[in-house]
Amino acid sequence: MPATIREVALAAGVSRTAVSKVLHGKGESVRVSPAKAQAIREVAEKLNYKPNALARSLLTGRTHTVGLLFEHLSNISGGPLYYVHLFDGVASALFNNEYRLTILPKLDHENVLDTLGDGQLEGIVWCKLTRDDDAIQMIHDSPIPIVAMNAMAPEEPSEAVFISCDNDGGMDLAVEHLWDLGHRKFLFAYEREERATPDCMARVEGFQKALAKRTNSKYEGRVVEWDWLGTDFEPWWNSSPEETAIICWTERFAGVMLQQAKKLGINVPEQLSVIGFDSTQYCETTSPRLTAVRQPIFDMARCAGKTLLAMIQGINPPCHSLVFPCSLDVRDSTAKPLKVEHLQ
Amino acid sequence: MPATIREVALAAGVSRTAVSKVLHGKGESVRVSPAKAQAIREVAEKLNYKPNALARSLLTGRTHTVGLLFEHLSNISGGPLYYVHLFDGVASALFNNEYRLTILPKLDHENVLDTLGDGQLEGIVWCKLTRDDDAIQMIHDSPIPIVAMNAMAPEEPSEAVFISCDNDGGMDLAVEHLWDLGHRKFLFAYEREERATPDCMARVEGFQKALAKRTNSKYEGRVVEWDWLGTDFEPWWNSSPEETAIICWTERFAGVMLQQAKKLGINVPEQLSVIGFDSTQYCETTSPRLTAVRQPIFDMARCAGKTLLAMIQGINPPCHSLVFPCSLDVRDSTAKPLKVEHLQ
DNA sequence: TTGAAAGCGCTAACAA
DNA sequence: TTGTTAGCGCTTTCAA
Repeated sequence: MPATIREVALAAGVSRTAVSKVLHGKGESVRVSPAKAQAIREVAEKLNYKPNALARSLLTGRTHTVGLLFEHLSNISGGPLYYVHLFDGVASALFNNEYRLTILPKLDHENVLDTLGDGQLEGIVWCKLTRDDDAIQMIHDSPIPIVAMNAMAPEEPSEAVFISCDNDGGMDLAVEHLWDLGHRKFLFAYEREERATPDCMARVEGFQKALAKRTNSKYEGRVVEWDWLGTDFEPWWNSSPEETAIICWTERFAGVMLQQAKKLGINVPEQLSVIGFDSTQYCETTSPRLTAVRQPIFDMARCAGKTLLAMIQGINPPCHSLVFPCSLDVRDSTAKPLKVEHLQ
Repeated sequence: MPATIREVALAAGVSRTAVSKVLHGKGESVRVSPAKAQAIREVAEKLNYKPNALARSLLTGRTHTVGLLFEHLSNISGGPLYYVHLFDGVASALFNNEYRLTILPKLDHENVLDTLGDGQLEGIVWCKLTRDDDAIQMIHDSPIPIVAMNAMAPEEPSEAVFISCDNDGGMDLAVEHLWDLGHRKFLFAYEREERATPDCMARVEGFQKALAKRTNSKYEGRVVEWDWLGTDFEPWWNSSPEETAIICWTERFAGVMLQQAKKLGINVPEQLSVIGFDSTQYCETTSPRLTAVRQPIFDMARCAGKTLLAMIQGINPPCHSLVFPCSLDVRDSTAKPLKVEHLQ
């Protein structure tokens, strides 16, 4: 175990104060003679002195550590690459500033406030924060600044900063693309388990708005809540649906649909167009390659990190809700529908 | 800011000891009456008391936090998926045990020991630790247990546990595959910047051994050190080399070679076979899909996490060097060579 | 120029 | 059954 400051002081025949001053340059009111300073440095080296960060933090109240919290984090590499880019962006903002990043284990809603208040973290990036009263209360009670990623800002102004992508705009791009190809009947599918996810809700809304806009509110598409294995796909297809295109709430879920289609011998995109949300490398690996909406996750995450750092320094963020625009990556899973109808 | 234990004690009219006992169940010698216990709990709730983890850690010497250190960590999502699987594996071992994972910023060799000794980390997973005397010394001096990932164990027994994949075996699989296809002349390429990486050195050796074994040491292949952009590829190809296959030290570097080949109008695999190391989803995205050696990164990392946890609990690891076997994923970047020679 | 003393918030002997 | 006391290792005011 490394030596303590007391041991160094003892061995060098000086006070702990002097050691602290010489080794860490703190304590402005303390002046130490060059000879003593030199002696202190030598003893510290010989005794293998390492300042204890815990003790220092306890005193100063600063830990140079920021937390990263996921609403669900099971298995990053198996999930959408979303997580990877997210992590990367946050890290890039922090590491340049000598901050550490701590990934927090399971999120027990009971205990979050305990964690936020335990003195270890100076701030937190909270991903996929749900928009319930619970969460709002928690933000209000948090003793440290919070940046929420992929979460909708609440109606009332809140202390936290909310960063998300423009789900409405993204959905509009997806619908526009399909519309231009000639599609008129659309299905939006999401996973039952993800119903309460802010992004999921926002995308459902965006989907409906995008259609309402084009049909004078006459048609808002069909929204379904399927299980994540996609077992609901087959009965839907067998019911001879009028829909000619599916928009899925994530890349990964779209991938499941493509597999279902393949299993049933359905040709994508000839017989059915499929679009996902989150355009990442994964979309290149599906067969056919997946057309998808791209959100700038890395930039969003980097911004989250920088904003949090600023808040920690006591700088008031200029704005409490940041929305990043989306774009569309057209690949091979979308095409003209077989039967082209016209609604109007 | 949350209230302190002293404030709670004061408000409840009891000692701090009693509060600690009731709220955290510590201090066996202390017995508290139900009435007082109830009162303490109420006051704590009302005052919004949160135990300060820093103070507790300072006293107990435990932080429930483990560090993750990368020799080079620039940009995870841009790099090989290696990092993702690694992170995932370590996290899966820790989170089940209520441990936190802290990603450390830049690795300044000067300061590593300071970080290891500052009391914040109970142990560390160190990736791609190089095998120089510096590192060995550092391991020896470390006040906390270390598990080194993708690093070769030093000759002399060391306190740390070393976990790596069987690079020799992996290289042998790659060479065997090409050999069986009829290839007899091979190039092994790695990035200049990665020369000192343990895995890189091990793969070079493995490559040479695999060939020596098949040619009675008459031929050990050609090893080249190219820049990471692959600009050395063109001059090599223009020199009409005898080699008919390239083995690259990573998937990503193999991807660069595929792009170079495409640029020059070379048909892979007809005119040239290419193999990478690390078979991940990335290999599905290249054109053609990349044949690659697979190392079980997730399992290795999970094992690293579990081993570290055991060491922290004072359990002596049964073994100080663990080597995981590799396998080969044959995809579309390898085929019979145009000209089939026979050496023997 | 120097160091004593107080205290960050907590736990655990030890007395009472 | 209770509370007092003595620290964990560090920084910083304040007095000498």
